[in-house]
Amino acid sequence: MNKREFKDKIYGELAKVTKAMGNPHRMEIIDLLAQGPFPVEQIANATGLSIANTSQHLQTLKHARLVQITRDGNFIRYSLAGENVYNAWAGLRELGMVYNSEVDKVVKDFRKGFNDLDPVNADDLLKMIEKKNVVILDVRPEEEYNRGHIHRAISVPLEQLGDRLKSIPKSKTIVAYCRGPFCLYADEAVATLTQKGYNAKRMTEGFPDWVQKGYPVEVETTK
Amino acid sequence: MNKREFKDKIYGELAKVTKAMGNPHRMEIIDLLAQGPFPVEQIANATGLSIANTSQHLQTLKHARLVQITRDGNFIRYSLAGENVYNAWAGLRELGMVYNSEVDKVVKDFRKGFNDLDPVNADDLLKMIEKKNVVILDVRPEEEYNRGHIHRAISVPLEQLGDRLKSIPKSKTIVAYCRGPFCLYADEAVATLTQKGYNAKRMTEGFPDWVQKGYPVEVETTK
DNA sequence: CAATTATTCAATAAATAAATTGAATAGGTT
DNA sequence: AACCTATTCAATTTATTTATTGAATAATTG
Repeated sequence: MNKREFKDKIYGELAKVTKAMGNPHRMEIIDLLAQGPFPVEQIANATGLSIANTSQHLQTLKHARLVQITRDGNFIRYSLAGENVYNAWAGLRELGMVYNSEVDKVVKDFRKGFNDLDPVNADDLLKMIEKKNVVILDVRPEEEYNRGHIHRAISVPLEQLGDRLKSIPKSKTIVAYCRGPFCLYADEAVATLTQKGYNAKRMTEGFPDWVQKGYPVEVETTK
Repeated sequence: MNKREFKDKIYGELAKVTKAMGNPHRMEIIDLLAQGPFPVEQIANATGLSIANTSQHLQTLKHARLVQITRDGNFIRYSLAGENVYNAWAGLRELGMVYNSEVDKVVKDFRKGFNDLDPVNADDLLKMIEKKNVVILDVRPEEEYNRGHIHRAISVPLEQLGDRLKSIPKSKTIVAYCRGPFCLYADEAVATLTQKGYNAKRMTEGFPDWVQKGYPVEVETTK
C-alpha cells in the first residue's frame, strides 16, 4: 500500500461515517437516540417517516457503526454506539449553528413564537443551582427522565404539566429542559408556565449536553 | 412554520453542512487546510486531484461555509472558516478511529512499515517537555512552521533532515510531529532518524490538535 | 405449531452527487 | 490596453442515494 492508497483508504473510511450522518432524517434520529434506546416504530413516529424508511436509515447508521441494537422481547431497540457518536454530532451541530446563520435565526424566530426569550444555558443553570433559587423541570417523557436526569430536577412530562401546576412554586425561577436545542417540549412548557404567571425559562441545551459537560446528574442504578 | 417544518429545516441545514464534509477528497482538504491557507494548485497537488476537480470541491466547501478565501496577489488562498470546522472534523476523526477498527488497523499497519512503534501522544509530549529531556522536531514545510508551532520545536522540514542531522543531539529523545495523525512526514523522519541511531518517535496527533488542547505554542506575530 | 407482531429485505423509479473536459472569467503584470 | 496566470464555470456521463411499495423473516404468544 503506497501513500496515496493509504490516504484514500483513511479518508474514504472517514467519509463513509460522515455520509452516514449526512442526511436530515438520520441527523434527527441520532439526536433522538441520544436520549437512550428506542424501537423502530417510535423512531418512525417521532420523525414522521414510514416504518420501512426508518428501518433503512437505521440500517445505514448500523453499517456505519453509529448505532447498536439490543433485543428486548418482541422489540429491537436502537441506541447510539457510544459517546463519541454524540460528541461528533454535537460538533456538527455547533458548526451549523455558528457558521450557518439560518439555523440560528430559525431557532430564535421559532422561540419567539413561544414568548420564550432570554433562555439560560447550561453554565447559567449550574450557577443558579449553586444559589438554590431555581426549580428544574425535566419535561421529557418519564421514561427518559428515569434513565437519567439533571441532579434535583423533577419529572413533569409535558402532557402532565397542566395537572401539576399547583406543585410548582411561583416564588422561584423555573427552568425547563428537554432533549436538546431543537426539541420543543421545553418551549411549550415555558409558554404554558409564563401564561400562568410563572417566571419560567428554557435551558438552551438538552440533557445529553449536560452529561457531556460532566455536570451533576442522577442516573438509573439498576440494569 | 409548524413543528415538523421547523425540524425539517434545522436538520436539513445540519445535513447540508455534514454532506459537504462527507466526501473523501473534501475530508482530506479540510485536514490540509487546518495547517493554514493554501492556493488551489497546492491543494490539488497534495490530494492528487485535477485543478478543476479541486476547485469544484472547494466551491462545495465554500457554499457550506466551511472554508473562506483570501486574495493574495494572483492567488486565492483557501482556509478553514473557523475553529469550529476543525473541532467538528476532529470529532468525526475520533469517531472513525474508535468505532471503525479498520481505520485504526490501517494506520498502525502502515506505521509498522516505518518501524515507527511506540509513538507518543500529545499528553506524553507535554510531560516530556516539563522534564526537558526531549528535542521536538517540526517536520512540516517551513511555511507551516512559521505560521505557528509547538513551543520550543525546531523546524526541520523533511527534505532537509538528511543535511541537518549533525545539529540534532543523539543524547536526547527526539519527537517529530507534523500535520496530523494521517500525515506521514513524521513517520518518514522517524524512520530516517532511527536508522541513523537516534531514539526517535512520532507524536500521534498533529499541530492543530496541540492547538485545540490549548498546549503551549509560538505563533506568527506579524500580520 | 399456527398466528401475531415487529422489523428487514428487494426492486424500482426519481433525485442528487462526482469526475472529466474544455471554455470562460477576472485579477495582476508588462 | 493586451497579455498572463490562477481559478471557476458549464456540460456531459457515470455513480450513488433516496423514497416507496410489497413481500419476507424472525422472535413471541396463544
